[in-house]
Amino acid sequence: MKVKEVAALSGVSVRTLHHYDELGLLIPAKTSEAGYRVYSDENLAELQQILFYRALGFSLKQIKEILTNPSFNRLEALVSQQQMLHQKRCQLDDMIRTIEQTIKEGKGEGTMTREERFKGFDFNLNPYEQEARDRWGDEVVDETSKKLQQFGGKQQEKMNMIYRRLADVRHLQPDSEEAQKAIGKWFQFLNTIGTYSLEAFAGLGEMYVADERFTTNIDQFGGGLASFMRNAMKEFARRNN
Amino acid sequence: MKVKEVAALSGVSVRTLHHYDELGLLIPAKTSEAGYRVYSDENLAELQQILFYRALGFSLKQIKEILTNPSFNRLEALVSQQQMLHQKRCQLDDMIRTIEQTIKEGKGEGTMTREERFKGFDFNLNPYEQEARDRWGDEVVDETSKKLQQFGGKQQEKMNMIYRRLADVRHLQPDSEEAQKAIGKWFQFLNTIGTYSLEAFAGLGEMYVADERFTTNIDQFGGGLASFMRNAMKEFARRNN
DNA sequence: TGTTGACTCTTACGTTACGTCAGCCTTTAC
DNA sequence: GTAAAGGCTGACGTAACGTAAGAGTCAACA
Repeated sequence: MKVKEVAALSGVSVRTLHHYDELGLLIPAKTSEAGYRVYSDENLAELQQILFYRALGFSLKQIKEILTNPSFNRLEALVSQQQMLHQKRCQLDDMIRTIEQTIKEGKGEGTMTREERFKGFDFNLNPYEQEARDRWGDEVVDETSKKLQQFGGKQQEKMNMIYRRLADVRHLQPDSEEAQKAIGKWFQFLNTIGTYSLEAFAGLGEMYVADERFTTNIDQFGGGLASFMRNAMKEFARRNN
Repeated sequence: MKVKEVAALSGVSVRTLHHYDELGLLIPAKTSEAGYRVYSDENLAELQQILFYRALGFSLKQIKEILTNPSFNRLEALVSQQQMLHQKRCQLDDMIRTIEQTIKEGKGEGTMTREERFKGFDFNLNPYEQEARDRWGDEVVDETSKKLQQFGGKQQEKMNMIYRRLADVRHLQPDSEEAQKAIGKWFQFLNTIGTYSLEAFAGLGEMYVADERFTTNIDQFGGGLASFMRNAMKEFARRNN
């Protein structure tokens, strides 16, 4: 199969296939005398995988790592892929609902308050209300939201400061004194706006790397921060238990 | 307020504020003697708006039009954006089913055909789809709603039975005999309450995923059913044409 | 009053995932 | 044999910023 055929079958452009070849992400099984790319059936399966992860928002670089990793288990991957798809779907549903709300309110021209407008979208104020709700119950989250709203900008600034400090030390070992001190501030901060057990704290850390939204949001302060925080939070929970 | 402060408050980076200034998307109310950007409270409100639309997936160019052009129809933009999101969700549903199928078939990777592999991954909008939506959308919806309201409990029950049967087979390929037989019943049923051309039938299928009222209603019988029906109806129309 | 450190500015190149020509070579069909 | 269709390699364009570099500004502290 040559480029055009693969393109038509998979729905991607010929340019995209060229691109993936350049990146070494999908190298055609053969090359004809004239230099034409010739794809095999196995290539097609690879492409399918690539498109899976692409649709989930992974970068091509990440996809390459995932797929070339020898410990990559296909069946296992499929199951986790499905979970991720469901998450994505929930996100989309949120967005759709918010637009619907906006359209409804839009007839009344700006009757939405600032908080309402950002419900489900402000990843900084209380980014993951829904997840938190699932994990720790409505009471805790409501408390948290309330308190965050009460203090507003000041809390936000404080939060950002802590993030920045963490970003500064993110290249140290997560169990170093420096790192543990910084992550301790985070624990303290969270407990000023709600009550977090060490267990919940560690669980939250897991989410920082499990949920793409957490990761990207946190990593804004520095690449790899989310992952670092997860490790540091786990260690913090272990130590202080 | 200067850049840093606004950045901390809103959660965006300083560079982003610079960028928005360059684009003319968010121009600070004042500029100090030294050339510092000074943002007003109103600027903050604007920024909120910008971030809101950004979170909905609009491009900065679109956002600028929406916010600066008073004659621009926001409602229209929101609706079309919502349709886009619905389509995305529909694709996700397809992918979820494809994965389910793949997992079920276990190691039997070879049992999937080439076309099956890529079901749900077609990111190219079929121009015919849009045409169908435009041509049949409103008309079909209005007609259907009217007639659905007219008939009573017995037909309602019959309808539900068909839905349940469809839900049972929704994990099969939409072009399988089983699925086509079930969707055929649906076509028959619809024609007991009105006259539907194959074209209108396919158009109605599009509405199942484009209009959330349809989607949520149908999906009550099983997640992803609306999306499945859309595909099956499309295939049915193709076959019997 | 000088100096330091935190902030700010502009300029400009880097990044991601391709789109879109341009110029030229192969293959296929009539 | 010739033209259409398809393929190849550059190479520049794009969106939405990230990331320095080099330099000016502001507030506070000595």
